[in-house]
Amino acid sequence: MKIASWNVNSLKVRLPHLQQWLGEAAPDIIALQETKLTDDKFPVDEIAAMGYRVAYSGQKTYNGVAILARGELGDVVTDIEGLDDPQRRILAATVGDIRVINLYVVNGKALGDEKYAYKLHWLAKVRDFIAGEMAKHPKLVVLGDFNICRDDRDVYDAAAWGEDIFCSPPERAALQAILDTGLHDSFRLFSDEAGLFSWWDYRQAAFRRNMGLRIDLILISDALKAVATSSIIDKGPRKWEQPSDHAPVALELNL
DNA sequence: ATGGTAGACCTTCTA
Repeated sequence: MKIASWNVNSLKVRLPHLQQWLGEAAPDIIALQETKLTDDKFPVDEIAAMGYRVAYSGQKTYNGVAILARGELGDVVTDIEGLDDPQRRILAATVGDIRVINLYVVNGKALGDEKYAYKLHWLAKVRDFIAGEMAKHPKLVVLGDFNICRDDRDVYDAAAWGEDIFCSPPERAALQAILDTGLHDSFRLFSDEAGLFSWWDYRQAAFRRNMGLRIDLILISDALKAVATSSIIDKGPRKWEQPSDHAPVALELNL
């Protein structure tokens, strides 16, 4: 069983890359972020032709999340208690006995910005939702673009970045509160190395210089940790023509 | 201090 996540930065532009990667990586489940498509424009037929069923929650221009799966998607949730939010950033679905929560966490822009306050409020409400899901589903995976670096190993120049956006103590505390519901950062079960990133800015040749961040995470409950066999970042697609600024991340389970 | 690039929209916003 392979479960993946990828911020595609426009599914319209990146559909060929998604098709390519599905063909070579063959995940059983993949969560997508920043589809940037209204639901009427979602490429359902192209996805079905690849052998996947799909749930999606999109909007015009910004945000948008989707879950593709080999199996049936049940109990789909797009809105959570306490968050009356037109921004399409949350999608939960059940595949077999695995509960999947796909998140496109608010960027936050800068400390002190109103978007930063929205980010922290959003994260608090999402934590409460996850805690409720954890109580119902032993096999829980929470994955997506978190727009937070857990610790300094996840930042290309941590000293220069300091406690700026993505690394501020309140953001890190909010991520820790999500982990404290009973989740594990699957990537760190297999590597404690610094400098392994999932996102590189399009500017300043950042990818070539490995000036990146690890902000795309796959968090798993105890029951899934017990059967996890690998958790990787696939930098391959970031080298392709006209790439997303994010690389896909993938978890393998002995299921 | 600012800009660099990319995507989508409508020439600016978001990342």
